[in-house]
Amino acid sequence: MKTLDIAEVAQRSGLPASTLRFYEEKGLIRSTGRHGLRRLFAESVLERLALIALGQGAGFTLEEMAEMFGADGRPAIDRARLLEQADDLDKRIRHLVRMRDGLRHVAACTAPSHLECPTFRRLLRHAARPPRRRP
Amino acid sequence: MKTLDIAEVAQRSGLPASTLRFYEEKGLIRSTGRHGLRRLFAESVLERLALIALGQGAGFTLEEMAEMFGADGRPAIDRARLLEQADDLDKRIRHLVRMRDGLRHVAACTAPSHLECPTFRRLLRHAARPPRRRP
DNA sequence: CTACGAATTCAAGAGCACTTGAGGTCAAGC
DNA sequence: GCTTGACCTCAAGTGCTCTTGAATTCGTAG
Repeated sequence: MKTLDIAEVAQRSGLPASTLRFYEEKGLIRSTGRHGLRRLFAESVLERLALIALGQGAGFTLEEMAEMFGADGRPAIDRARLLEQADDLDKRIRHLVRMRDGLRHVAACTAPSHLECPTFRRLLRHAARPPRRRP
Repeated sequence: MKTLDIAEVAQRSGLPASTLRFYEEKGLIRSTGRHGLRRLFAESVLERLALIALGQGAGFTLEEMAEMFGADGRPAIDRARLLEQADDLDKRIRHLVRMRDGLRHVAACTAPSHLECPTFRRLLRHAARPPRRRP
């Protein structure tokens, strides 16, 4: 099986080598061996990295992801957890959509001050603070 | 004009007093005076706080917002900047939608391993890492 | 065989958004 | 008047995700 050195993984994933080392330390990825000092990675690490990016976007912390594809190897993802997270994403999406529309309106609005624009004021009432990163 | 003490602002905004003090220090809000030691706030601070929450959700940092409604008083929001940010939001929304759909699919998918599911693999290819919090 | 440059380790630092703790003060209620 | 408790200040700490720097090792080209 083809192995990649860290520079190649970095180049193909777009992540700096320091991040890759950091991820390995956190247990998010694994190198398959060494050539001298140098880490060797299986090509599949690229998929793993894509998965991590996906998870990050979905709001998982690195630690949570480390647990998910934890001790074993293949990601043992809890389906209920995924659905929960999908619902969460739905909320975030709706929130962002309101904000985007709000921003566009405000940019176009001719009211003397944003605070005097009724649309803007309505927007503000809906502007709940963004979901804190899991407290 | 009615003034609020920090506890009331905290209660009505849902933010802890420590955060309000922190925001004041950052120049995001202002107290109108003191009663002894205690800060007094105009009711309008609640609108400002909603605006801040909005901005956070839209991806502005606290510092950027402090600049926006900077020295002066009323928010001097740059309309071009808003549109730019709205476009950015659009991207983020599309990204999140893909991820949400992906999560739902994976949760329902019966492929032996997620990595063997073609839909999942397609998803991974689209899972760019989430836009870094303005570097 | 030597020199170069890329990779390694480990510790520390960075940026953001807050929170916490220690120690002090003051308005209000009794 | 005195206690109480909310509020104050200031410094430091937290959590997350990385990045940076110094000192070192090693494979490869020449």
